[in-house]
Amino acid sequence: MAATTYLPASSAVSADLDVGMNIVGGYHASASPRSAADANEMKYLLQHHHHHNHHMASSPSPGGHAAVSLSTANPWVSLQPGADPWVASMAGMHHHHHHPHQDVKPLQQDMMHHRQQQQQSMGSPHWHAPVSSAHYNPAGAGSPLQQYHAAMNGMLAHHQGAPQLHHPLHRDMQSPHHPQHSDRDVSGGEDETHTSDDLEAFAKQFKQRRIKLGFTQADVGLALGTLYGNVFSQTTICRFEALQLSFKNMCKLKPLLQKWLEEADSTTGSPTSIDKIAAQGRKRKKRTSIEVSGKGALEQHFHKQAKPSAQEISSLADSLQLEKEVVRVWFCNRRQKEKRMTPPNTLGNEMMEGMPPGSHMHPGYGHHPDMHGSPMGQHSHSHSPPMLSPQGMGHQLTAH
DNA sequence: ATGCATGAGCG
DNA sequence: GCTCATGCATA
Repeated sequence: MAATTYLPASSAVSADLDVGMNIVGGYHASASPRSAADANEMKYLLQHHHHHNHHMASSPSPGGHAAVSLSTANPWVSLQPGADPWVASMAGMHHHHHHPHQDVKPLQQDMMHHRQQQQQSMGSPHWHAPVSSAHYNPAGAGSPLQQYHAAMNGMLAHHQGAPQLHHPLHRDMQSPHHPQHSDRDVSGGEDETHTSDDLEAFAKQFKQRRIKLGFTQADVGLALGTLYGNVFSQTTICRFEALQLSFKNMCKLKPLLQKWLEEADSTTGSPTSIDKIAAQGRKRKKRTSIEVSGKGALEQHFHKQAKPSAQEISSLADSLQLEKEVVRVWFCNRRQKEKRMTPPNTLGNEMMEGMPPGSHMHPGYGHHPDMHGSPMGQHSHSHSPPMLSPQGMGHQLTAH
């Protein structure tokens, strides 16, 4: 049965342990998937004063020596469980009231106010509220950076007010067919006007160097937050490297990652102390595991109707014994995937094995499922994202 | 690495 | 309600 269960935050611990022990192929970052995750907790649970634009000249260092010079007073250590706005929110089930707040930067410390209520279109969710969650640091595995700071966690660089998001996106040319770039090398590309080609190359190099330096995707995500104020999760870094983000999104992230990369490989001395404090306990609806049969049915319907009406969703959900929301979300995610689908598999998508520069192959899926007068919100361009996916990660261990 | 989920912003 | 950016939890 497609069980929609709810998990206590504490169960995450066991999951972590589980994950942190196996997985040996291609991705050695399995030891610290929590670092980023935990760090993110703060955005929901705490707040702190402003600090002027002052960025620590700290840089990550795998085998780094101690050069700790970050603030030691963090408000999080004194945070007590139970003070979670979410918990309070659902315990009392008070009605919400928040004004539409224009905020394009989800992360960072702008959580001066918590407007967390999951009651929007859901009928009546009721995942419980765990109020305790003791995280411990299984240091001794993972990136060198993680080990190093495991013992002295609890220091976060206080940065704030840094205007870090400058992505005007003043170009709408990303035709993979003719990247009319005069002369720019992908290594030192500081230009903000890149093509999918640039992004692809950058992502590739980024990944290689990142690994070479001994950092995990999670490390990078944290470092970005510590250095520039934008915290990202392992997931995002992963998707960036795999070119699984929208063109626009890639463009936005590239500068940050590029800066980190420069810092990271040029500075081999001062470590960036990034670590997290134990999460206080989050309660998110547990990932619903849709069984294969269910997925099959959904896939089938998706091909017939990618955008089913509420009514269709209802009946579909009913026949599959799934919540309506689950089905709705499934379709949303499916559509998103379809859009950025960078051929995850090695299907009949042959790469250019020796293509002369200038030649390009376009995504094998040169079709846009929904291109009917829909309000294409933020897309500057009017066609599918030219994201490619050579994914030739043939230098590291082959993962499953 | 990826599946399901949350939330902002937009009609 | 949808899209889009993003991430927790999980395989």
